Amino acid sequence: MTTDARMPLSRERVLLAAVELADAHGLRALTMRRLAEELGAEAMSLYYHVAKKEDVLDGIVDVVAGEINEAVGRVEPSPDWKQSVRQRILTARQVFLRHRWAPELFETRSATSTEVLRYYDALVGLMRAGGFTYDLVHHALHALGSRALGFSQELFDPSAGESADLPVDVTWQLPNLAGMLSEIAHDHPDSTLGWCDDQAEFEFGLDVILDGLDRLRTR
Amino acid sequence: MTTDARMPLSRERVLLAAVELADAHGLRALTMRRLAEELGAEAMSLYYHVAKKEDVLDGIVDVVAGEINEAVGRVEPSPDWKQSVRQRILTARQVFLRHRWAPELFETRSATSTEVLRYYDALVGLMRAGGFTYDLVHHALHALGSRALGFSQELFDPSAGESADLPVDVTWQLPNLAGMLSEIAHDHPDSTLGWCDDQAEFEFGLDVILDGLDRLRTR
DNA sequence: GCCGTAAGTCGTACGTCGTAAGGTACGCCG
DNA sequence: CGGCGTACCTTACGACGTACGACTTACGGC
Repeated sequence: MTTDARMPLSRERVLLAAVELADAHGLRALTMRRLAEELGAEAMSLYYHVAKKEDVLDGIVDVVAGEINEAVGRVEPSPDWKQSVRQRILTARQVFLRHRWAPELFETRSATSTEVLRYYDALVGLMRAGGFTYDLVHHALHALGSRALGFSQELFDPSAGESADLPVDVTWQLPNLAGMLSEIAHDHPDSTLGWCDDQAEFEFGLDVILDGLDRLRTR
Repeated sequence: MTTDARMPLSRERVLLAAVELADAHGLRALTMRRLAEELGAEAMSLYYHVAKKEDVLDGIVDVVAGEINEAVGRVEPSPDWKQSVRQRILTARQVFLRHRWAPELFETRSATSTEVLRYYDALVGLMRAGGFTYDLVHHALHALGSRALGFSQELFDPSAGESADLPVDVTWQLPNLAGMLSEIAHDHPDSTLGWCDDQAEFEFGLDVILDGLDRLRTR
């Protein structure tokens, strides 16, 4: 069904089908049997092209990172390091919006991907050209964390804590959250990403960090 | 073995044993059968006290969040909001250092925990008292992300990219990373957290954000 | 003393998962 | 023609989460 079936398997075809499957039905649905089915093959046939399931997961991280590199390769550079880095990160973010399952995987498996390293290498280059020392670049990457790649895992989701969901007694014991929520409620009716990873919030946090780094750079 | 065996089960005992098991052998080892074994019971007995495995996972998030609240409850407040928040977050971080498996869980299940909400509520209160508008507090929580709770998922792990691991050709194509690594190598021989979540790096990123927020507050 | 009811625990079984082991079909080179 | 590597499949195993029903114990009412 994925691609008309009677084409020979290959590592690449397996990985692309895995990405499609995850896109369509989530990471939980990405099962060796289901993946094989999607390719018109049997589960064990995949193991000729792929070592184990972990290899598939590492592989699709690389595929997504490849998409990212392709996308950021098309952004035109700016003389201002901050503009360059910012634009690059926001472009990378677009790719994650197409693959909502990817953040979860990147959090544990991004170090093994050479595509990810390539992405970081370019980012380091941009910051160096902007006047950063290697040491500050290093700190900067840690400070950015997953934001350097274009996503942030939002632990705090106020929209999940609507007054209706929680027992009222609990809300009563959370006066500050309750106050904040009531004030925000009519400002933010919805968000671009389901789980409260609003584009505006992402850019806000990103800019706080980039501005802070810029100050450290020129100090 | 966990606690002398012949005590009756209870939701609390199950959850505490689950935390111990995860501490000792990781989240992967946290299996209903294994957990029951640790409690001297059979797997199905747990289901009287717990709805399903997801309930166990939600439960241990709450347990850890409870530990955090207990720990931060003992920090003495400061008139300076930044000091208060900073100290609170670093105290919370100590708990995560005892439960290395916890960040992974918090990233997907923290919104359901009332203990987590209690933690956020206090944090919001501190910032309000420090002169933040609710709106800026909201932005701030998003900007901090998981850092508000005391951890950061480090996607970028330079120590994993030692020259030995990668094929030399690849390193050759990553001149900026290679340069940065060689300069950092002799500065940072090791880190406090295994996966490159160095305490110093955490504090660096935290301070960049807190300083940035402080500037927005007074603007 | 008996029984009904509830709480707590356990045994068995089903379906799904990743994957080890070994088999089959086919093309290529001798 | 015979052997051999490549690509795929069949079968099977152990581990997982958990539905279902049976068992044990405690206890209050008659």
